[in-house]
Amino acid sequence: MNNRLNAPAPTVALRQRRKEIRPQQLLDAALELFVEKGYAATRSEEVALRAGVSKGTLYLYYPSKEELFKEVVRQNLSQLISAGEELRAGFEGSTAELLAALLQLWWQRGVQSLAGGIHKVMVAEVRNFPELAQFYADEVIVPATALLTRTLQRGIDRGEFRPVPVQEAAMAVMAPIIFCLLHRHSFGACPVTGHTFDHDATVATHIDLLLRGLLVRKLAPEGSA
Amino acid sequence: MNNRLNAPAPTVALRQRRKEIRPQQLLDAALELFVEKGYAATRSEEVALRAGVSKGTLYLYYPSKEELFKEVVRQNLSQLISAGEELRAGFEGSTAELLAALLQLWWQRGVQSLAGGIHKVMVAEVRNFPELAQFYADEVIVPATALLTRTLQRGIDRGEFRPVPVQEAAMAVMAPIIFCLLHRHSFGACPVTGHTFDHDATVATHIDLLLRGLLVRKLAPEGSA
Amino acid sequence: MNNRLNAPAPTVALRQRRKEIRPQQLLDAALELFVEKGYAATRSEEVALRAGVSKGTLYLYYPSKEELFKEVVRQNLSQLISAGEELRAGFEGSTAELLAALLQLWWQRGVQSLAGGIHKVMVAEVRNFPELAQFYADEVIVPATALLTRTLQRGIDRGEFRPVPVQEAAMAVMAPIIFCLLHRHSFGACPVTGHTFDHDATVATHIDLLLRGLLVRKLAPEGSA
Amino acid sequence: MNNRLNAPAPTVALRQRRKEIRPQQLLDAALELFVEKGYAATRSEEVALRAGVSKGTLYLYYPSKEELFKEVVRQNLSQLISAGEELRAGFEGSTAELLAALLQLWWQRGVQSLAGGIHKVMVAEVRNFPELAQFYADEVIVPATALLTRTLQRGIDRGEFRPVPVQEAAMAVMAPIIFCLLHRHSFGACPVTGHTFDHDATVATHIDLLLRGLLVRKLAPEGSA
DNA sequence: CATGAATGAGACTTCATTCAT
DNA sequence: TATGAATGAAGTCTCATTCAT
Repeated sequence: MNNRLNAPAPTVALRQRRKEIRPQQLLDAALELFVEKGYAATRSEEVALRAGVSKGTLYLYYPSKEELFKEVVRQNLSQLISAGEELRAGFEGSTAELLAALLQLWWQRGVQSLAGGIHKVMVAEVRNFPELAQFYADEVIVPATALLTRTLQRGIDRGEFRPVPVQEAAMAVMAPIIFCLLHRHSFGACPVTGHTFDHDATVATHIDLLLRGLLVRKLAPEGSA
Repeated sequence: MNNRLNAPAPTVALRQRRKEIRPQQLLDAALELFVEKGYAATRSEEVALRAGVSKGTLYLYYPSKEELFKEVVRQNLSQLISAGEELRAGFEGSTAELLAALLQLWWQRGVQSLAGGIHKVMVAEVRNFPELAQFYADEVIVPATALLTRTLQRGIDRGEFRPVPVQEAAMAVMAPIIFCLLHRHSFGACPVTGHTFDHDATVATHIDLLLRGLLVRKLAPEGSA
Repeated sequence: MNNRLNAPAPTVALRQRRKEIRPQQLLDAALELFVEKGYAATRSEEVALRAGVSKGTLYLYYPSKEELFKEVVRQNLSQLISAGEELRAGFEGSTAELLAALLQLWWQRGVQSLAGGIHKVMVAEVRNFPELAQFYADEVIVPATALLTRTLQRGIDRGEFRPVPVQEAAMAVMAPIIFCLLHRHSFGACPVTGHTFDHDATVATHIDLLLRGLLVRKLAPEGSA
Repeated sequence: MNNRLNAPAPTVALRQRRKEIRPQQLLDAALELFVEKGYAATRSEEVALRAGVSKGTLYLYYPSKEELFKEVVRQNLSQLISAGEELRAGFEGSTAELLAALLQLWWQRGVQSLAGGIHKVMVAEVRNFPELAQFYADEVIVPATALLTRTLQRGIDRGEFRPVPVQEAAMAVMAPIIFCLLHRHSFGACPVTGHTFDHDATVATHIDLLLRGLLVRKLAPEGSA
């Protein structure tokens, strides 16, 4: 904050810089630990320690474990939903392409990063924390479902998709992604022999099967491309 | 709770009967609570109370919470896998029918009962309890996966199914069931507005879509039956 | 702790007896510590330890520090108020005698025991614990004030007392008792040189002075008795 | 909060002025908060905030919470005692008038301001802070008691007062004031229904009753003036 | 067999104080 | 001077497990 002495070099903002990056450090640590251990089993102090600060410092930035968790959700999932919505809003190609783009987005930024792991946590503990349940429903589930539903409806309206029930088909489309995501952050993360599978191949297979069932015209037979 | 007053005679028989039914009462209570609250969040005392016995009695039958949980898994899931395996071993119809029978079995006894809820618990907490992880892999995941894989391979071998990668397709086939099961025991059990969907319809839609993509010959168009 | 071996004698109710006296042991310890240190500064664990049990045991009997405190109030002060009210209801002598009996009761059972120390605690912390404030007002202050007010009114109605304002005179009558009580449990309990005074003499003096001012006829001059 | 931009000149004077008024701002804030919440429950940071400075600044002026408290006592109570002592030393009227003047002084500057609230704090927490106890005894209690005792003795020596025990009578004279003061800063400050009383009327009544009992000659009957 | 009182490690959160800027 | 980020001891309450009865 001052540069007396003979140090014109910028020690200037050491504290300042630290203060600015703290929240992100804490959120990163929290994301890791929540995904690894779940909400209840993650100790505040461990989050702090992994972020390189002490217990008390965590509470300087987030007033409670619950608020910390909510912020993790906002930063990781809410943004992902928004990105999907923007994609949809401005999309001009075929609906199959739009659907593929959405799934691609969520696959890469949701499943391949840690973000999706939050969903595992909610699945696990939603019944024990009603307030978090409501928060998550409002912030994530409702918008995501709406986005997918609207996309499928677009495909049907444009004659691209068979007139399937959109609500249920939306779930069917999400299912493989969420299934992989849950696996990746549960059994997939355990050193348990005998149950690993190729997530990419699984989702690819799954989506292929689904699109074959969804499209009005058959997909080109394999190998014909 | 007891009627020891002037009836010393039936005591022996009573005790015997009690001794035999106690474990089942405890397992039932444990299943309910584990599914409702998860493993760590379930209190031993509450299990005992719900079974109508005292805390100490629980420990007379099961030496720890972990062993109690394992027994719940054995009784509910291991048996379900065995039943599926027996079905497959003696099945003589088409593979699509076999697959449908298996999914039907798991749907009814796994998803519509509480048994499947155990899987939610494992997904949630497997990383915190490595010993349970190994146990569950050996007892449930490996056998179930093997069963499905063998079934799909049968379909391919007999020329009924397209030659899809069986490992991944097995996952795709499980996915909708597990997806519904996880939902039913998490968000589906919460009074959270805005996210309910028809599980039966979803799975039906999903399976229909998958089979359309899986079978060599197209399914009959809807309404033609 | 047990006398198995050759002791057919009634070990019968060792646990039972302990269970029955625990609440009183805990309340006694709590009263001591609350009076000594105040509400906020008293640690739950210390209460337990002073009662000869562990931290957890306290919570077996009282669900929170607040409920423990309330129970201490009920047992020590509410009962004291009731006793006063019963005294008044059935009293047949002069009002000066009734007043003296009431003050005597509260002096002995309130100030000379630890019970009155609770009032010090409330004076100190009432503003920090609004819920306790309301509880204490309902349970102690309102009934005690009502009792004194009714007593003074009786004296006035019967022509024994000058027609002073009863509300304020009630306070004046309480004042010396509460004053002593507060002193006894604050400075009086400190090894601070230079500020001790004879509580009995002070209250006697005070009451004498007040009665001289209150009665229609003068008290007999000192020494004339 | 500062206006350092292009006004370097007044900085020196400004700082000087700030430096001089800071302690008073801090003491004022501290008095308010100590009286409101008590010693232990008052957070250093809140004192600083209410004074409009940062936590660190508080520690620039007072090395600890304890020293801050002591300074509050000195500034508010020690001065009040001194004022009373000066009054007594130079007083020439009747002792009843002197006593009335002293009580008036303490009533106005002790009870009607926040200063007296400090006494509530001491009553509450003296046993937890032995060092503060000694400090307060030396600084406040001993001098105040001495002042009153000497005043009463003066009345007796001059034949104005009956020969009551001065030590105890001094307490009796203080009691109503302290009683009101404690009430004002405890229950009186709570939004608790059912226990409010007119402090001025109470003290007036009380003093009147006491003087009737104290004086050699009877006071004129009410209404005779 | 059955009970349930007792234990004590461990979790979240607060706050006086320090010190780099 | 002034700041406020950081610390860590301490306090309330929970719960798996034990063991005397």
